[in-house]
Amino acid sequence: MSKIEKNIIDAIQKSVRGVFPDCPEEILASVYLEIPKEKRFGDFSTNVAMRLAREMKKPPMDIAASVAGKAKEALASDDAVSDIKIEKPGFINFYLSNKAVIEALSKILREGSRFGRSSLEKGKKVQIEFVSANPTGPLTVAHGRQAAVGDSLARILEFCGHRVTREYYINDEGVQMDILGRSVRARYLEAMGEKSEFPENGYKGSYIHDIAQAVKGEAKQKGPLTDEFFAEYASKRIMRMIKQDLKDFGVAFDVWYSQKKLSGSGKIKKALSVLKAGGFLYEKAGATWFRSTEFGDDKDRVVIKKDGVFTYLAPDIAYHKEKFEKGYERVINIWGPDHHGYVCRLRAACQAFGFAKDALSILIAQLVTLYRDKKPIKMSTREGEFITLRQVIDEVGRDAGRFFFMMRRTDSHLDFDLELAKARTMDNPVYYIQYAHARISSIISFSGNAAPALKGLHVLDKPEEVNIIKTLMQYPKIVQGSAHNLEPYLLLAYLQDLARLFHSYYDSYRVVTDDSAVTKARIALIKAIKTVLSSGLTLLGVSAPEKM
RNA sequence: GCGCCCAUAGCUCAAUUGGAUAGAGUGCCGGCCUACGAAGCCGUAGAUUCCCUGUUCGAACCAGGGUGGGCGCACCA
Repeated sequence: MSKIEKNIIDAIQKSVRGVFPDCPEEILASVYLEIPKEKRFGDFSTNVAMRLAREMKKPPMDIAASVAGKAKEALASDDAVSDIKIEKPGFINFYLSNKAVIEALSKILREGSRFGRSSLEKGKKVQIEFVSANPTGPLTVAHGRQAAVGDSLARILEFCGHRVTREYYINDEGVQMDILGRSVRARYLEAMGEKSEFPENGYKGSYIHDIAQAVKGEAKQKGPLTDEFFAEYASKRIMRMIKQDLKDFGVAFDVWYSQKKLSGSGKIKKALSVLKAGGFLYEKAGATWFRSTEFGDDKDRVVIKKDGVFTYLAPDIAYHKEKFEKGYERVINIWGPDHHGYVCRLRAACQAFGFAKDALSILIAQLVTLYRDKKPIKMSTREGEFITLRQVIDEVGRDAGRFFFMMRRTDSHLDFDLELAKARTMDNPVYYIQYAHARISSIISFSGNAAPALKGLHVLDKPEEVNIIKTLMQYPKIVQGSAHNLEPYLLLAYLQDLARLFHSYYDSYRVVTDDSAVTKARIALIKAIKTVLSSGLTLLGVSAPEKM
């Protein structure tokens, strides 16, 4: 919250207390400002009057009038606020003075790329786990979306002053690894001209052939060619490929966590024994169950099967217990839609351990449907028919790829039009924003790299100019909102708006003019726009080019 | 059958989490390059917010009931 907003809220609270000494504390404490959709309603608005109406048994407009009157007195000495008005149902609207706007612009210019960053004092230790694809095949577009969202959220949270660890959980043991080993072995035998039977539920993708060929190519094979050997060989090779794909997508992880190591450490048993001690486990029909219904789950869940083997849930319980024990104050998981039903039971486990309920956030990155020629592309992972993240990166590039994956709310379905993403035309929103950035660079160099004015900014008095600066002023709030809601698309939409304002302004006014005072001030203005565009694009992992 | 999610302009989505006249993009139609990048700008048209009922100063948003769609309901991972 900016200093201006703080002063306004203080003034409102003081005024309300002055008019209604017996005003309930909750209403006072929850006073907040919103930014009106329409300019004529001012720059900040409060709805206290309406909320007080019932409590005080008075018409909202009357309350607004008296509170606004007091607030005017309270803010009389504050030259940031030029006017206070009341409006229809009972809104109290505050108008920023030109002085405040100009000061805000010079602040942005002074802070440069630091503008919008939050103070480090309230930073939390955050872990964000995402992608975590099984090492049984290449990353798909679904993983691409998780990668884009996860990495951008990490960047945004860091920008807001948190200490963020990016983690990838490698599911390198269990049934799917056996199948992987058997699949590769079968392809290998085929390649050697020997008879083989491909497993019924095996991985059918062409990459399995490639791996088999690679084994064949490496003459110096050591050890017996068992399923285990093939599984190990293949998963290592696939992990290398996954890491390369992520790197090319601009995503870097701090921790690669192996489930195999977790299993070997005995932590799973330990975690279960803690649950048992808490009375959350019981035996039934030869299996061990976790009493997840106690925390709102539909039914209890098996953690140890009749045959003594852990279910998938067991290591995950231990894994999450460890996350919190490592001191993370906030744990964020990004999962695919197929894990949707799994959220409840994992939350239950975390609660059973006594971890704070809201410390764990699980985001479901919904399905991505790729479109080509306006038609959806059908995909089947099992049949090995799918478009990989690699193909998307190669086809549309990293910038468009990341951008498109974040265009919608994370938990809503996403249509990804491949042709549009790679189109270098005006309907492509990525280029629209990048173009604004490049265009500004071009103007600045056209001006002979004129130094931006730090004084004399008051000549920026056109409504469009004032509007742009006010939009720039919102940037810190937008980033914080994006972090708070864990939604990169909020930032993305904001950048689109800002780019639109710039393009429109560019068309109506010349930046470089004969009047050097005006030129300098306008250069300052577009430089500030450039700063924010570049900052925002960086948070999204999209480049901000000087030229295109 | 039980549980979760969704329904807003022709299409894809917003709407500051209960706020003011429901907004963008795209598509359609029309206009703007002999001054800073036309990858751009401006304009017209397009909505019973799926349907009832309720809650209150105020509902696209909350509650109840319908209708239509998606997903989950494993001692698989």
